[in-house]
Amino acid sequence: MTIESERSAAAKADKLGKRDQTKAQNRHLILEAARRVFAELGYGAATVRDIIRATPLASGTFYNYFKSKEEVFQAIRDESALRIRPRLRLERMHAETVEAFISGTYRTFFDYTVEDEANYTAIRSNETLRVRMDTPEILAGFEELREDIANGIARGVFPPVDAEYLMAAMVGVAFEVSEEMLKRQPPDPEEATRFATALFMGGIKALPKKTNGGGEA
Amino acid sequence: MTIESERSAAAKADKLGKRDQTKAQNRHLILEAARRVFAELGYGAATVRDIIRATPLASGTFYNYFKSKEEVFQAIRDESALRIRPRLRLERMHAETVEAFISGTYRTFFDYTVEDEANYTAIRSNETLRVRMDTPEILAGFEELREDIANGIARGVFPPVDAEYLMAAMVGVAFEVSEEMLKRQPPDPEEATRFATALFMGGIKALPKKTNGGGEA
Amino acid sequence: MTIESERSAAAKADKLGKRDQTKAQNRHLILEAARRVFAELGYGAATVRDIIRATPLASGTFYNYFKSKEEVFQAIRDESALRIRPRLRLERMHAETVEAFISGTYRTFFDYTVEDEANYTAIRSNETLRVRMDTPEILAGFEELREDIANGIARGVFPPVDAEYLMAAMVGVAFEVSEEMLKRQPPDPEEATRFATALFMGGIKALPKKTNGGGEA
Amino acid sequence: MTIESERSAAAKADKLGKRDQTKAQNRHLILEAARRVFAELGYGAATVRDIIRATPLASGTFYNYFKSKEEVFQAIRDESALRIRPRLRLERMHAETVEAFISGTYRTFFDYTVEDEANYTAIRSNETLRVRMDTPEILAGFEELREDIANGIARGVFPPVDAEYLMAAMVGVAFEVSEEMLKRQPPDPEEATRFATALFMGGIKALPKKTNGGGEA
DNA sequence: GATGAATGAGAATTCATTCAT
DNA sequence: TATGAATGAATTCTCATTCAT
Repeated sequence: MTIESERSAAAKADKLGKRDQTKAQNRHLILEAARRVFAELGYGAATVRDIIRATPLASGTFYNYFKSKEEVFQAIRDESALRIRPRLRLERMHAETVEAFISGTYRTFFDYTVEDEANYTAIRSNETLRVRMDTPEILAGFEELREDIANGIARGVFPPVDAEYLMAAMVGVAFEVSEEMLKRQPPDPEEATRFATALFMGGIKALPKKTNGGGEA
Repeated sequence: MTIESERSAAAKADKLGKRDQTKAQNRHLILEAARRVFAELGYGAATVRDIIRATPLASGTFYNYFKSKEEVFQAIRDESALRIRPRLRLERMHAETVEAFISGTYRTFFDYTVEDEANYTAIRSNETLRVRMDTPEILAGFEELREDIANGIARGVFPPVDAEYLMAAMVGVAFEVSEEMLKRQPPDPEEATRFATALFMGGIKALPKKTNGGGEA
Repeated sequence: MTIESERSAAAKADKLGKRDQTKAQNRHLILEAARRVFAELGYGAATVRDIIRATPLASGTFYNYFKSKEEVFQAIRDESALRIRPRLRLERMHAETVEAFISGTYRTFFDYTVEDEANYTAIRSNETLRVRMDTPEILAGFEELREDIANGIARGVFPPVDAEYLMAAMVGVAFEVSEEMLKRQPPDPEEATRFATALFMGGIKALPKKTNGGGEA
Repeated sequence: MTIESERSAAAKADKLGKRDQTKAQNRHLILEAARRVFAELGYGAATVRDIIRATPLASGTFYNYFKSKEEVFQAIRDESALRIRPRLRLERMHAETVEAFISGTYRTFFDYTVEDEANYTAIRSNETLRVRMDTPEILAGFEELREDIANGIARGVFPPVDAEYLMAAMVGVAFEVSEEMLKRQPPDPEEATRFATALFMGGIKALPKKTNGGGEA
């Protein structure tokens, strides 16, 4: 038995061989760094170098884990199913009423932005330019919100409104109101939720109905 | 009078000499190219080189007009904001009812984004990541909306709601719904206006009231 | 008679036609700017652009007067025969004794550096790097000093020492002592002159003599 | 022991692994190239590109070693100053007489500049303009000379002259005479030393004396 | 696998110079 | 003759990626 195969055997003997442990850890390091970098610079402007620099690892190591910036981005997107989005989804899946659906969504979102203020306020006031960048997680979250609304309509919880427009409206309100909320000290997610929920609860009733084929009721 | 002096006289008579004409044209060329490039690659990924390449001009010429990518971007946004802000204000100034205020605002905005689609698509980059950047001009537009709402409240046209949050909500809905609208072919600003107006008309009634000191009525 | 020739005639009629006056003035503007720029950045690092920028003139105008940076440099060199150097030369030409020669040279030089401190202390402490650059005038001045020393030796005012080395030594002392002098507040050119003169008066006597053919006495 | 582990062991045993060797070599290549380029074009006119081109390396490699032209320059000068300063100090420490102090200093300096001609010619650029730049290392060398002179005065070896001015004068003579010396083929450091020593030996005697409070004796 | 130096393509910016006005 | 915008070559520097160790 060669040293090489001995080592392998030893590795396999461990619950999680030291090698695999390091591997998992390095992968994690890179993903975390990428998240920070994307949030700060935006996906387009971020470079692999930036990600590596935000890591204790050497440049070559990056390529043992990912082929490119694009690939890390995908990985974040995939992994992010484990972060804020499930909270939101869970909330909505259990919602029996429209109000629960909406207030649950907003409460979770506003709480999240308060917790995560530093990261979320990805509004780098580059002197005069206010910049907002949507991170991979958030983009994925939008799509899920649309699906959930469509689903709610199908389940009869929601009236048959224009799901895309409603999603867009909810997203827009989420972003802008959360930013406004963060300007108030201390930020009050409950108040913001009350506002957004009331707006939509009142609004949805008034919204033009959409029968499946398209005409309005 | 010699030919020489005739020419000089003629030149002075023109609103714009040939030189100024070329200047204006080149500036325009660059702005147009930048719009296209930002739309295609997204702001972050776009490079000054990309913009120049989308132009018949030489590389150095870019720098006779703008100092950086950021500066072109601001110029694009400001140009756009400068065109729409007066229209929006006018519309709102003449609004006698909440409904006129809201539907006027949205109709004007959605019509404008259809007209000016290139600009509003530019904000949304490649599929992977959305970026929105607000220049001082755009922020000023937000502020105007807030003022107009506050004014409406003072005049008793609007119920006494949270003007900042309402402004934020209207802005968020405007941006997000207009983007959704532009995805539909052909874009239908009337439909979008109906949607947004109904949402707010219904919503505002349900909004928590704000008496001056703060408690809700 | 065309307008063109009329104009020429008019120009000639003036003592110094307006045209020529402007020409002379512009030339002067450029030369002055170049002097400042060379002193600040050094000849090598200076660019034509830098010179133009230090001028109220347009870039194209530069080329009506000079073909290149090199040509301005030559012009400065030529013109600079009119500045500090003649003072030094005059001083030395009239020197009847070695002492008069030396103290006159130093006094004039130290006075000049005090007067012209801002410009002369072309020691831009770029953070850590002390930089000294010799302007065209100064380089020309060195050569004249060497000539004057050689001349003094020929006239028997100076003992037959190594003129190149003596020139070098005088130049080195001039630069370094003047810099030291400027560090003292207030700078005392008289004290510095006393020091340098004493050093050379004592030193020259002790210097190895050089007979014409080369051997030492 | 496998081949792999043998190699590792061997690598660690070496003073310098192959990598460090290449690194040292590349650094050297760049420094040498820079010396040549500065000598040919002068510091101001030289570009980083010029330095890279004078090297077999790729452009990016330069920046692995130095941040800028200035940094290479400092490295060159510091390297040089670092080598000569201890020699000069040693020489002066052992000097029992003024003459030994002065001639030792100059002999050491002139010998060194002949050895290290490349460096000392590098300071003097193209025919048109001279530049001298003193790095902190070089300035430290000046300061050491000042200290040694002050010390000599305290020990009574030197008469009580103005130590700063004397230091400045010695430095100026060293640089200028050494340059003159290098122009002569072959350079004769002995002759240059004889000249400089005689100058100062004669000169110091004649120098104004400085009693502690300031008046001359 | 991890490392980090080398590579050269490419980005941002400046330059000297020309030339229409 | 003065002007100043246009030009594209040249410069500085960064980047993604490779590969010997």
